[in-house]
Amino acid sequence: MPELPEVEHVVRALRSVLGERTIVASEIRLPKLIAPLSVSTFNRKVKGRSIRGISRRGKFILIELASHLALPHGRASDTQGRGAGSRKRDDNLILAVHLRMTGKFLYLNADDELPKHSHAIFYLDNDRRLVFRDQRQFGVMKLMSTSDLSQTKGISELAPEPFGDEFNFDYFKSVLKRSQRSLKTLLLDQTKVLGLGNIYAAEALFRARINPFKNASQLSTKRAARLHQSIIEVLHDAITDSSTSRIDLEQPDGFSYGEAFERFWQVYEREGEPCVTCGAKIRRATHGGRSTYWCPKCQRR
DNA sequence: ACCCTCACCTGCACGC
DNA sequence: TGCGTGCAGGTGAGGG
Repeated sequence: MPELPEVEHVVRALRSVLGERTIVASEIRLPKLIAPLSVSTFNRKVKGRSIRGISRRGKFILIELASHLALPHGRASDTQGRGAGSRKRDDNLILAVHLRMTGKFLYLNADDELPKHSHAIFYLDNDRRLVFRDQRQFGVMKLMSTSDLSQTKGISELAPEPFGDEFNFDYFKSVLKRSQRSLKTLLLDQTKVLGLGNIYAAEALFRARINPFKNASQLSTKRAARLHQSIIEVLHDAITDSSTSRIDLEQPDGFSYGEAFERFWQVYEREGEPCVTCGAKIRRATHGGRSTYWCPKCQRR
């Protein structure tokens, strides 16, 4: 489900409730979620750590967990006594979470019923629980020391953040020039362009009035500039759009995407509907195993 | 290095 | 009603 704008809002929602909380204990019901760590190792490493910060890299949610030694002295000395070898003294941990298609975080009271597909439960020091729920079980959690983040496979290869200076036109042009793939496929490659998924890739191409099937290396400079701008804008607008930000960690579904959210989409899931610009019927085709939508008139080849 | 296909899962909407 | 099929917003492994 989530692309960068939704992940950004999950991060903000988590930040608002997890501020200075401490994880008292955790429970993993789906071991592959945290592989290759074992459940017992994961639980042991996480236990007693306070949440120091929550951020985002691409579509990864990064939850920073403070070193045990930062805790009040009673527990700190306990850690030192046994764990000198098994735990790095000075390292904070990062819990990197990818929601993939259906991952969601819930913030529940102690007596709330756990919904189906609750795979990880973090018991907090305010008697509430942070629950990771994921119907399709594609989501992943990687626990690592902070210093390992930049070398972690799946994260180190990510393209620059779309709102940062590094994602400038020169970078984008060089990515286009080297690729023989279609633009639609290229825009979904997180190692080239970060943050788009199937929806916003289609929306960015529509805004730029460029055909999704066009070969990336053959895009004119003028069109490339339009596409570069559209990518940044569509992500920015989706974050700003009130409907995207309607993410409620207390709802069983975590997000309440309603009609308001879908109104943001101009081509996605609008096959047969009139283009908002020219009135032509929006088309859909399967491309690389995924649906893509475009206006045949505004986005000619 | 690049690019493609398939695999990972559950659930839902559809046609028969 | 049930059953089979295709589809779902993401990525990674493994092949060419």
